[in-house]
Amino acid sequence: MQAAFALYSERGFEQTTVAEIAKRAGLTERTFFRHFADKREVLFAGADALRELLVSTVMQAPASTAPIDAAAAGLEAAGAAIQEGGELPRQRQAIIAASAELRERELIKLASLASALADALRRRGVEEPAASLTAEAGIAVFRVAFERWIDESDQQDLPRLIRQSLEQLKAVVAGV
Amino acid sequence: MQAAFALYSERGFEQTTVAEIAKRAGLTERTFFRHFADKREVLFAGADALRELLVSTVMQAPASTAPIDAAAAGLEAAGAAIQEGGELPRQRQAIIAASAELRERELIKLASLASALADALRRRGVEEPAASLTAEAGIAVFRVAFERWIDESDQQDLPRLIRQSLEQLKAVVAGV
DNA sequence: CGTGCGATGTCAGTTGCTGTCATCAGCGTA
DNA sequence: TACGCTGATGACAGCAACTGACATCGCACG
Repeated sequence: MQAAFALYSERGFEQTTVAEIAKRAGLTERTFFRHFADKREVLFAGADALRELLVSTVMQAPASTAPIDAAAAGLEAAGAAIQEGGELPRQRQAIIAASAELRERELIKLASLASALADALRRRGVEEPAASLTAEAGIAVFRVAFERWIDESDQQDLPRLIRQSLEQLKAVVAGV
Repeated sequence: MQAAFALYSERGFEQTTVAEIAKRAGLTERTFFRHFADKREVLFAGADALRELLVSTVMQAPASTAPIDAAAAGLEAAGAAIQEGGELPRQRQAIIAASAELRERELIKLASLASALADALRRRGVEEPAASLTAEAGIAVFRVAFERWIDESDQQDLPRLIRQSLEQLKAVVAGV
């Protein structure tokens, strides 16, 4: 992982071969593919943990909490966790932004997050299509907030940006 | 395109090689790659036209129309166009649903649609982050509606499903 | 001191994709 | 009619991502 991150940063994702990563890590190419399904997956190793955090936070919200607010609570928890990573998430995002292939992979990870979120909401008793719509809207909020967080030079608080984005979504959807 | 559709349907996307497609079409593999950037792109050839329709419909909405309703108008137009395709969109979607690689590609096409939509809204004078949020929410509505349209055995009207999904999003975001 | 077992190395092979050069058909022009 | 241009295609070599199969090795456990 360290070797891959370093090389992707130095010369870009498409320009680095798996052979180079393996060599830098002192391993074989074959061994790389035993740990990561493909060349991109290295950058998304922590995605599962994030999804579990999201889901468990949603499930722990009081039963009286509205679906959209339960979703928001989960997303804020995920945002807080990301923020713990220091400069690494920003470096990671810079690598991803530079490659169309990696952006594709990121989108499917976000979609998987959305479906896990919809699932959690359904287990809270939310019906379809409300569960899916809430989940998709939640991920949209997260995405916009995250992008702002990345772009902000001043170190804004990510959970706070998520809350702000949700408020703006409420206004915008209401037809303002 | 016809050869690719047929083979993807018959034996699945991953199981068909470009050489087979080329042979079926009476062409060379090299020629295939001159027309399509990669093996997946065959299935997304019409995406540009759809985006143009979306954007132009959004831009043509009266200036007094709220951003979310302008977006909805564009999405309904796109939905109507898709519906014109008869059984082809359903066949296409069956192929895509069966392959993780293709789902990735579909997501990035939807993301590109979202960014084009946000762009159109900004040109209508909508500020950030409202434009991005409206666009993302609009695409979420579209996605949920489209999925329902695919699943429905009774031939539901896609633009109508989009309108319904938007109404449900409004309710859900308001905290119901 | 064996004996499994999980992680790694080795090697050969397939497939997606690209660069390069040759060929060929149509089409306008001297 | 002959010439030259252009755009589409074929032919071929090559790289890199991945995969399957088998061998090896270190290490815990009995």
